[in-house]
Amino acid sequence: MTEKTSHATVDDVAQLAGVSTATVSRCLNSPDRVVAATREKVMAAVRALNYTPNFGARALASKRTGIIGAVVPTLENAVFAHGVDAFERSLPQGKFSLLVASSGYDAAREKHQIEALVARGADGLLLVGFERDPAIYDWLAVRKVPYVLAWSSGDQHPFAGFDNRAGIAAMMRMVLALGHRNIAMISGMTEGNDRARDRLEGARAALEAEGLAFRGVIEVAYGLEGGAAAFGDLMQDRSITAVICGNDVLAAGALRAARRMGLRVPEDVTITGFDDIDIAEITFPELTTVRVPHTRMGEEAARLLQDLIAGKAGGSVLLPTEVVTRGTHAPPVDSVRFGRV
Amino acid sequence: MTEKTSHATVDDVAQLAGVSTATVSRCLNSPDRVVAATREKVMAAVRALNYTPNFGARALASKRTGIIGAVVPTLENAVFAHGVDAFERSLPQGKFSLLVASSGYDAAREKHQIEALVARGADGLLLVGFERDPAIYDWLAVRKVPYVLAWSSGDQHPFAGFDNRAGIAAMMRMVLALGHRNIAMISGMTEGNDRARDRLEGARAALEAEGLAFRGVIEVAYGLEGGAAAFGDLMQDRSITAVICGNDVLAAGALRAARRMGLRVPEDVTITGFDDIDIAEITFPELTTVRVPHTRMGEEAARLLQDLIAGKAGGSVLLPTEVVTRGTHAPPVDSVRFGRV
DNA sequence: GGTGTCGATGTAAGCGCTTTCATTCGGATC
DNA sequence: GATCCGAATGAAAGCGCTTACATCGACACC
Repeated sequence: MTEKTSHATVDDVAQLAGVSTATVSRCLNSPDRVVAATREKVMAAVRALNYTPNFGARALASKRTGIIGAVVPTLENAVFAHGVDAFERSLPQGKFSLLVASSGYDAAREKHQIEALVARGADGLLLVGFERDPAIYDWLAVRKVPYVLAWSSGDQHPFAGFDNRAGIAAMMRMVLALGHRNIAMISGMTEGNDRARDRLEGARAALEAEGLAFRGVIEVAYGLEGGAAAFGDLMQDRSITAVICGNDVLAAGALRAARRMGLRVPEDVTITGFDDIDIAEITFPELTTVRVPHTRMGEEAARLLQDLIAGKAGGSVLLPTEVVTRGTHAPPVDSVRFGRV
Repeated sequence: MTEKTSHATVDDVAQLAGVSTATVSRCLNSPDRVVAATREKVMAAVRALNYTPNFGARALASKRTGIIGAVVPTLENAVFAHGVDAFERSLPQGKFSLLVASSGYDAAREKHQIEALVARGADGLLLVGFERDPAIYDWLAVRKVPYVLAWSSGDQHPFAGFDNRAGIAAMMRMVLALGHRNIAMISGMTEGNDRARDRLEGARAALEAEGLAFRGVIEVAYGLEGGAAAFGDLMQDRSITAVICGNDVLAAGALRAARRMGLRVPEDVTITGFDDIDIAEITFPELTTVRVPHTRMGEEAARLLQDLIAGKAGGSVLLPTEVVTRGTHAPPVDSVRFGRV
């Protein structure tokens, strides 16, 4: 109901400054098209009246809102919190604002939110990953709403992301090089989640390239508890010497479970993560993981999306990932015992 | 520039349905004021034309946007990420969307962002803490923009928060009860941050109630590195047996520093946190900290703000905090050695 | 001095929706 | 059967801004 008290309008400003509303509008939107003397008169009037343009009117007349929407699965994962934060910080102050929605990894909810953001006048969208109902892409195309996908890479759509398959494959090769042969994976839920699927498949491909297969794969919802529970299940099979995790949170959960089970890491079992978020340096031992430039990605996504909104044909950005070796990996016990390294 | 292709408008829908634009508008906004038969005709037309109301026009005509703004210091701290996430999830789908900005703990930046959000038509605001330029509060009052403050408590403004002083005082008393007498604190920067200041002062008050004083207080920017560096400095004074940290991230940093310095926790030194975010269970040993119901706070803030926007006089919500004892506290070595407990 | 040009500013027509007020119409009441 | 009432709907007036187009001068050029 919020009925505002009668605010100053362009007309008030125009009158006080002794110019037309058009000039006031120009002062605010393209100051260089107005002569300095006039501009100052107008700005003085703006200040005197404490004038702020009415958002709705501006949006209606200009067909632009300066609002950019982002839909992420959750802000609870530092990966998205940091990425969104960097994205937001990269948006020019005052020119754009960020409308954020979190979908909870629910495709239907994500669709609603995309529609809601566009309905709220979003000039552009930041989305996570490629996989979603094609109808959404069609709809965005019809509505001519530009978008950038992040945290993945592909060739169908503009993106600022990285190669999940390659990233985890590098990690798998490192683990294989240590001598591990009995390897399992704790993956995020792959349904509707191309990041999780790419990581699982990337790891599997690297494994099969050596003629090996997983000794176990468990899909769980991302989270400390999920990682811990899955690790417990996997460790039923005591021949497993390495557990590749789909992200750092799962790995941290696995690590906690290992500690509580009395397993030593990395002596008894190697555990690896993915993302390299803060917690990777907090665990004990510190986590061996795959570094993803989340902050840089947020920045690049912001730049790309602004280009698209401005009508420029921006190119997608593929960022590099890197294996970060800390303290949770070691040769398998068997290798040590039998001198197989 | 995003020039949309000519979309269907109310007029198109009205014409197709054979009713007036007023009726179409009513169908969409207060369906019960329209007879069922008419409503269905209209809805059919809406679907047939794939109609979506124009956001700007709606905002202009109704003086409401359905946008709620939130300004937090950073999303990089899980505390805010979780709170905002919960807040967003508690907003009725489709009725409100959340516009997020992060200020980086910078007061001037926060002011800009508040203005930007209001300029973008925010119907209400979620802000962190009480301390800010009074002019901002005046301005919000003039603009009649309702707001809710979180992560703090007070009596000047509507809030959904908790008592930082009481929370940390409880922790301090627990540490004192263990026998510690040489206590130091790693605090966040207190300038312009009432949460940090309340925690520092709450801890100090509890300490002085026992006739004691801090053996050291260091203010650092929140962050793992800050906590680690401050801990190193503090440990120059080897008589210190307990370090109270202003939040979990600082505590995790301190813990990491302790480990790298070869100090055992909690045998050699007690370290406590504040917030009880995920990382508190990931550190080794797991962190003794003060639990704050961040998720619940986000929910309550959403409820309260909606009441205020609806013109109802919502009451502030003070949530309880609780000391969570895990593995980073123990009696001081001296006490053990000299049997002083 | 007349003409053309160009930059600065003014005029006024919407943008698409909500909402007030008026109108209509089908009963209920006496 | 006349009167009144209320619910459902329509007509039309804005909401406050942007922008295409018109206008106005000043100045350069011939």
